[in-house]
Amino acid sequence: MGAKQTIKATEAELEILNILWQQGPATVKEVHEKLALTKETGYTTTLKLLQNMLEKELVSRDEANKKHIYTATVNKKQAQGQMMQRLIETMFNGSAMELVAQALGAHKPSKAELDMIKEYLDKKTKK
Amino acid sequence: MGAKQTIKATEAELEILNILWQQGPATVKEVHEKLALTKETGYTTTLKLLQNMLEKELVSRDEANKKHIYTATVNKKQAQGQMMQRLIETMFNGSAMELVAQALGAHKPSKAELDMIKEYLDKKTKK
DNA sequence: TTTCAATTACGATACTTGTCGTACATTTGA
DNA sequence: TCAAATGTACGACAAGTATCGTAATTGAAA
Repeated sequence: MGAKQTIKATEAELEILNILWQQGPATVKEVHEKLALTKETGYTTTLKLLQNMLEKELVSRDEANKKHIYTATVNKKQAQGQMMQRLIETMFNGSAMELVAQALGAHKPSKAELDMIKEYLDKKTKK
Repeated sequence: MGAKQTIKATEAELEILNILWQQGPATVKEVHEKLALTKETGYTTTLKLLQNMLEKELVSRDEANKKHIYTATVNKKQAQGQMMQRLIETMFNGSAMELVAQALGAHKPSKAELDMIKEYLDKKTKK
């Protein structure tokens, strides 16, 4: 799988990818309806966006039927990883530590959440 | 101070902000030189970028002298916080935990780094 | 088969970004 | 004083994005 390419999606495209990641393969109509829940946008706009994304190979589509079915070609984990990496590099001097501190500060995590993170780290460091 | 606005900087603008955050107030020339270390770009491009950023109020400038001096108006911590928040919301289902896990996974932090994080969390949870 | 509703295709437009070339202004040192 | 040198201002342009109107297509109902 040609998974090595750099994922570069715009904000709008990311919204669509999230929908596809969540729902799995979907028609334009389905994507549009989901999108319309949080955003005012026209049907053809969504369609065009999807077509653009096809062009960029962010999605693939099955044209067997009249209703084309779109599928995300990029993997969510992979996309998350790249966004993290980019963010760490450009905003946190390349230090995951700085990012984590900021993440916790910005997000005001619950004690439970903090404990989970600690536990996670324990496992990680012991190994 | 009108710090409540949403910071929305492009990639190139972020690079410049980082320079200003690091160096403090600087002239176009200074910014450009720093920028040129990692990126091939013309002087007027940097100038224009800075002017655009002034327009958007991402920076302010002191025009007292011939060499204008630009200063970041947005705070680094605040910008980091917003980017984190946005990322957590759009890509990590609103969970800081998920992001942290991903960050560490993507970044392959050193043991030292992990220890620092743990120490940080210890302090945080005890308080 | 004809018609209609649902879909996709396509083109136009308005914005934003990043890039520069070139003009204009100001300082300065010969 | 006046020509370089050093800056800033400004307009133009190409690329990419988001948006939408309208045309073309097609499957299915009547």
